[in-house]
Parts: sequence; C-alpha cells; structure tokens
Amino acid sequence: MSQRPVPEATVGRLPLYLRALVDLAATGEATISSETLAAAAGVNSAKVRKDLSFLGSYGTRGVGYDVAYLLHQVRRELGLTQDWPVLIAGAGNLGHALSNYRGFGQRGFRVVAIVDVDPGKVGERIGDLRVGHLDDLAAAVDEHQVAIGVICTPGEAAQGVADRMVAAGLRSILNFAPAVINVGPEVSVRKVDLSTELQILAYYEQRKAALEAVASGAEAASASLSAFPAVGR
Amino acid sequence: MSQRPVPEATVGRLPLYLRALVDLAATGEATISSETLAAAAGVNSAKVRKDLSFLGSYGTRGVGYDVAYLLHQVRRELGLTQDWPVLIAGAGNLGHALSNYRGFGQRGFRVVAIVDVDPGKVGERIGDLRVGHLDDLAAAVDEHQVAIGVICTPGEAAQGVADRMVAAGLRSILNFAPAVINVGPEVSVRKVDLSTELQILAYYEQRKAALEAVASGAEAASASLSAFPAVGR
DNA sequence: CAGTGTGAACCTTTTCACAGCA
DNA sequence: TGCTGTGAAAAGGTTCACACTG
Repeated sequence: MSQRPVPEATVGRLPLYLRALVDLAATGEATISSETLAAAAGVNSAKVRKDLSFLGSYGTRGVGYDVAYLLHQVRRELGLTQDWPVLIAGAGNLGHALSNYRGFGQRGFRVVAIVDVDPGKVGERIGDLRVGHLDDLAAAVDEHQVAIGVICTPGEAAQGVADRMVAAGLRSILNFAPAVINVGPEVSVRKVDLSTELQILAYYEQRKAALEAVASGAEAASASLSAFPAVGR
Repeated sequence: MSQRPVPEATVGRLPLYLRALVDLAATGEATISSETLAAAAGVNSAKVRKDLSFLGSYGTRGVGYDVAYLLHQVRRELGLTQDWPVLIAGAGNLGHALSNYRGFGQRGFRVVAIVDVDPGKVGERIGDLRVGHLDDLAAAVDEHQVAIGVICTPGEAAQGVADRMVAAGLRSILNFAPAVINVGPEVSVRKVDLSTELQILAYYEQRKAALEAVASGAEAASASLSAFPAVGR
C-alpha cells in the first residue's frame, strides 16, 4: 500500500478532505486547487498540499487536483473502499441515535448489531435490528465480522464493555462513555466526550466575558480578541 | 483571573482531570499524586504536572495535590462555577439524545431550548422542553441568556443555523453537523464529527490488517505493532 | 525522601517561501 | 503563468531529568 507513514495529524484531516471532495464531485467540478479545497475543508492551503503530498503526487502543477482521482485516492488511503461492520454497545439515548444515524451508512459503516445489559432493552427493535444481550457480543462479532466497536454506555460500564470487545477480537473502539478505558497497545481507541467539548467552550466563553468586562471598564482593551482560537482541535 | 495563557492542549485536558478528580473526591481520598491522577486520566505524570503548573502552584512537594482544592481550581479555571444555558438546534435523533443526556446537567450545562424547522417536530415535547421554531432562536437566546449553541442539523442546514446563532449573539458553538461552518473570529467553534472518528479508526484498522497479511506471509514482520497510536487525539 | 515544579532536549505540526513543472 | 510539492524555519507540544521543598 502506501509507503511512508502518514502523520497522525494528517490522518485526522483526511476525512475532512473526503467530505469536501464528495460535495465537490456532486457539483461536477473536474479539478480543484489546494486553495479551494482548503476553503471547503476549513484549513489553509499549505496544509492541504503537505497533507496530500504524503499520499503521493496526485496534483498537476499549474492546474490542481483531479477531483475524481483524488477522491478515490483519499478513500483508498482511509480504507473506505470496503464496508466496515460496526457493533454498538449501549442502547440508551446515544446508542439509539447512532444506530439510526444515516451518516454512518452513507460513509460505509454498517451498524450490524446492538447490545445492552438492561432486560428492558434487550429484544427491542431499533431500525432493522433487535437489541441483543451483552453476553452475546462475541457471537455477534464473529457472525457479522465486526471490525469496530462503539461504546455508548454509562461511564461505569465502559471498561467492562471494552474488555469484552477486546476479548472478542475487536481492535478498534470508539468510546462515547465519559471514562478512560485501558486496553492493550494493539487496540486503537478514539474518544468522543460530549461534556468535555462543552467544558472547553465554557473556558473560552468565560475568558471572553472576562476580557469584555475589562474592555467596558476604564482603559480601552487594545488586545486583539482574535487571541481566541476559533477551533481548538 | 488567571495570569498567563493556558496552552490549548492543556485546556483540552482539564476536563479529563476534572472528571478524574470528581470520581476521586467521591472515594474520599484527600490528596493525590501526579502519578495517580495521570493514571486516572489516561496521560503521563509529567504532563499532569506541567498542565497543573499553568494554573498555579497548587501541589505540595513530597505529598501531592489536595483533591478538594485542586477540584475547585480546575472548575474555576474552566468556568464551571456557574451554570451554562445551552440551546440545541435540530431535534432529530442526535438532538433528542443530547437533550435527554444526563451528563450535561450533571456538569453544569442546562439545555434550556430546542429549535427545529420541521413543522412535524415543532411543538413536540422533549423532557421538560417543547421544541420551538428556528425563527424563535434569537428570542430564546435572549430569554434564557443562552451562552452556547449546539448544532445537530443535517450538514446542509448547519451554516444557516450558525449564522442565526451568531446574529443572536452566541459566541460559542458546538457543531455536530458534518459540515464546516464559517463564523467570525470572535466566535469559538468546536466540531464533533461522528463519521470522521470512524473513518480514522478505519484507517488504522486497515493498516493493521495489511501488516498482519505480511506477517502471516513468508518473512517474520519484525516491525513493531506499537507503531499504531492507541489514541489519535 | 517522596513528589512537585520547571528548564532543557526532543519531537511533531504548522507555516513560509520558492524552485520546478505542466 | 499558475499552482503543486517540498525543503527550511518557526511554533507548539511532550518528555526528560533533576533541583528543590515540605
């Protein structure tokens, strides 16, 4: 496959480029410059060029990138030329929402199983699926060749569920539970914490409020407001 | 308030420490070392000490940090000594789930309004709330002193909603829609993209599969598997 | 003497700036 | 001529290692 290692930061942006390219392909544009792609993805053009250069030399100097070709290359690099069966653990609010989320299917992620421990939830229908019991996780992983597990349980249950996932052979976990989970080095974990994001916003919001209090006071606050990053990621 | 600017990366970890400290306080521990806090937060101890040193010298050499005191300081730094009223735009799957998510309330974020454009959703009850119309967004922001807006709409609608939020005076936005939104530099935006996270996992999963194919082939793959970061953030 | 606080080294990521090519 | 691809510089973040202190 692709030669040198792609930096982590770049991998994190490839899905952004992918989305922009999909939108662009729909409009019928044949080629795109790094400048335009950068605008669509919300980054700067130097970053786009550097990132894409890790995948290979897919651009044409003086012209730009061929949309269809680049789209294919980014998809291939991300491993999205195949479908990925996904299992969700936890059929609460969030588990429900994710199971029904159309965006997953559109991007090649098929939710093939949902499990929970609550007897009141086991057996419930969600879309085309029936909620299974957590004890059947390993069987479901085997049966559907699941590659990625998603944890949507309360924080207390997260580690136990993660252990079962790893035992069942999963090596990629997306964790929505507000808890740190410990797994072996062969397992990739990504964490999405909804409250954390709000807390980070609260931090910057607070600073803005504090600055304004100063500004509305005696001396003009000459310091630029743009000291606040628009995006903290 | 607090003096020197806290690095962005540190701000991003403060909620992690906060959660660990809350758990710890519940167990009754009075003090904690950077080593133990690090384990609870899933980072290393040097990072913990550096991070906390930006808030001030709150530790005691040879002893550690006073849990209750540090908890208070982290809360204060993050601006969590007050409640933050939140408005959600988009009452679909995700909007529903977030409205009902207990974790927000527990951490000082109160969902005070939900709006949508779909006539089938406007008027619907979600918890204690009634879904309002998007046109009433500004009124709701005023009435409830909303500080943070959350976008849970489809991608196409995100920019329009963001524009309304900014026009209504919001300067902090959490965007769950799969789209880049453009706002002025005075507005902080954080983005959570569910599909993006899965795509990143797919990338690493694919590489693992490729490596294993090589390993199970002729020559022993001497390259270490630990080239895969457990967490990509 | 255990554990914080922090300079200094190191590594990653971003940005700059321009040579080189279609 | 216009835009890519990329070295080199700058910025930001992490880790090391140890002086210092309660």
